[in-house]
Amino acid sequence: MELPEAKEKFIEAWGKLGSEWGINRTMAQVHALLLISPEALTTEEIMITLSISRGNANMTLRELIGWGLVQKQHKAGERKEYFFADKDTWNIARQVAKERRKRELDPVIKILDELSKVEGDTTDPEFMTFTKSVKDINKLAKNVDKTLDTMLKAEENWFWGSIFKIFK
Amino acid sequence: MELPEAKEKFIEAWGKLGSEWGINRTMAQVHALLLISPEALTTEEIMITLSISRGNANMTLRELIGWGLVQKQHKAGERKEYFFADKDTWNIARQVAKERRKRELDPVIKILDELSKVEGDTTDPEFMTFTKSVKDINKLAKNVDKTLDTMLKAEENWFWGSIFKIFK
DNA sequence: TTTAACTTTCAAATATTACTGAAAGTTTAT
DNA sequence: ATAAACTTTCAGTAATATTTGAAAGTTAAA
Repeated sequence: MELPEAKEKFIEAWGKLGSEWGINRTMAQVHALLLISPEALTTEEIMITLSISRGNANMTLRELIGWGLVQKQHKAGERKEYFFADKDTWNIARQVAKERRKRELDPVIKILDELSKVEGDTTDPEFMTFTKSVKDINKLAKNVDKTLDTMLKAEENWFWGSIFKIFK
Repeated sequence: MELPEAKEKFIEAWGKLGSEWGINRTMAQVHALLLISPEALTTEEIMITLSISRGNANMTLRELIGWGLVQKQHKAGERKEYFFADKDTWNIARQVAKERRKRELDPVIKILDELSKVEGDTTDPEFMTFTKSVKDINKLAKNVDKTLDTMLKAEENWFWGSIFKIFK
């Protein structure tokens, strides 16, 4: 397999993986493209390479910046904005975990906390099954939350720090 | 908040979380409904409670069974099939991790392995950035894969076993 | 073997999500 | 102040994913 074909496959695979995990395909593809680019790219270059519109490229790049996965770069004497991706896989994983925790896990925990408070007839199986499940899931969610929090600060923690060195 | 309202909210929240993570909303909702049901339910009951069609209910239930999250139950002297969900959160998490690894992580690792083999000019920054990124991601993916594998067998392993007791 | 209860299938309809592109907005150089 | 270079917005369009429902298929009792 030659490099150009390999690049395409990589972008495609990353896009597919993203879409299976609730990240919009194009966003994942732009990210993939930047991951394998030695130089920062312009909106123009991204548009052309991926055959996407200006609007799409722009929105996607802004979102990637919002996720902390991509940064702008300004070249001296140029008006154009250049974009590049952090290439440290560990940082990428951390960023994604951080954002998704904030956007999705935290709101669910808030609801589960509410639902844990519901009171009812403790002899009613309907009620008992409900509270049991809600409380169990709440507990799991909170443990995941706490663990993520620790992981995200792993560098400061001897225990997780040493576990996650394995991943790097 | 009263129980019926709480149930609705739970089903809604679970459905939303599912869809944010690439699991079809209805599937997550049916799962939620079964999670909070003390008794196994029929297709009919599920259809009515969630206002979904027979076809949808049937497909969704089969998929949930495929994920190992739901099981059929046959009641003596009845033709109807009843469905119930495993309510152990740890099992649920394990099943989901297991399925997604098989369906999504494994195929990506296969592609990354292919792409790691691509050869090229080691003085070409395009090539070098490509292989570096692919190899880094491949390494991370494989570590995640290995860790999941170990986790899924956690019960047999003193180290992870003791870590994951915390989650229960 | 017939029938009725029940389950499964799948083409078409609907709903959801993503994308386009032209126009409006912004910034910087002259 | 003007113009050129560039970025952002968003209404309309397109693509994708999900759902419906009626027909076909299956099973078990009589």
